[in-house]
Amino acid sequence: MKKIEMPADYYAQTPDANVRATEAVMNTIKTADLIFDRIGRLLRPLNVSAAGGLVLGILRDHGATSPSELGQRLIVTRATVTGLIDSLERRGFVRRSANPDDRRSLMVEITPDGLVVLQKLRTLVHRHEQDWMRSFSDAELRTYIEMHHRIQQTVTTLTADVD
Amino acid sequence: MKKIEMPADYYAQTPDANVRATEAVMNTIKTADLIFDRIGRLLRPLNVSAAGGLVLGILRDHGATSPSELGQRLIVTRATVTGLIDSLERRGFVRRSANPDDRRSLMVEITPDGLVVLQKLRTLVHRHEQDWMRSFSDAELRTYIEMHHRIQQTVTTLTADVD
DNA sequence: AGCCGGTTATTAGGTCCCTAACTATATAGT
DNA sequence: ACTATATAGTTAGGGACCTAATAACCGGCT
Repeated sequence: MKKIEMPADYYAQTPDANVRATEAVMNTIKTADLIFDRIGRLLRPLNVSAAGGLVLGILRDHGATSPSELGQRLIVTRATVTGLIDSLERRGFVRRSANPDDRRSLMVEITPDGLVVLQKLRTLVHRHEQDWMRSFSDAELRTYIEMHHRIQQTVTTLTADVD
Repeated sequence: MKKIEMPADYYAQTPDANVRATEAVMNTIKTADLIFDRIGRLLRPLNVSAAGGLVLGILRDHGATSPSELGQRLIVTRATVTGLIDSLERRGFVRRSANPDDRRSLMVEITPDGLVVLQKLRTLVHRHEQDWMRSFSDAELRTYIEMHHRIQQTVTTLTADVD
């Protein structure tokens, strides 16, 4: 694995950079990329995308949900949710139905087929997650997770306006 | 980069999961996604995508580079690199030229216009990186970076076959 | 009752990324 | 030298994501 490194003259070009902050950010993105890629490969045989799997999980864990709420939970736009639901509905994993209380809105439900695929998907992914993190002690995992919470908190607080 | 969020009761029906490994993985992706989104917003006024900015950075720091090598550094396929280079070339930020040693291969170079935009881009992004990581001490940053190196190492070793 | 700002879902058009298949070139084995 | 295999880049087609615009609907205010 090629680690991300700063070139020797980095400071010359960007004297205001904090090299370690930059490396932290770059490595976060690189690690996430790597893992996301592996999850995608695991899920392809199940005929479901990573995003689709998350939708199924939300529907199973929280029951019928509107596209708007799905968007908020996934942190994607409603337009993206429309596409995801289209795709899952085509495969028969979810179902749209009207919301009698608000005619602008829909409710999306998971189907029996969706439940089957979700169960397979979670079993598969969880097994690999444990492998990927196996060099971490439980205490390190806790620290690592807490650090991410701290970054997420900082980033969202700093840019509360854009959300 | 896709958008992912961890539902609060994700494990309600998957008791076999190692909750902490799962949370570590999901939070890595969520943090990266959050940061990637913010970088994208910063860069839009400069008429460059986040991926395009990474390409420009590699070209400046390592000199002329083949599309294949760019793909390895960015962890994307050669086909994706073709599209990125097309897009950057249209804007005049990079240039393709032949490789005399291997006629299958190309070299991609950054142009003076590309250097200008890269300079602006890095100044902008580095300022924000420091803000995003400001709750971390220098020692914590070092730990955080080392942890990412360890995960990258584990994941690539476990799946050396797929690369 | 009627208007109007806010919300719901969708569509259109664009970017980034993927896989699979293709062409051209390089290299290794016989 | 010849053939088989591998590699470089591109193309074609598809998925997930975005923004902006649209149509339908909700609720509050006059």
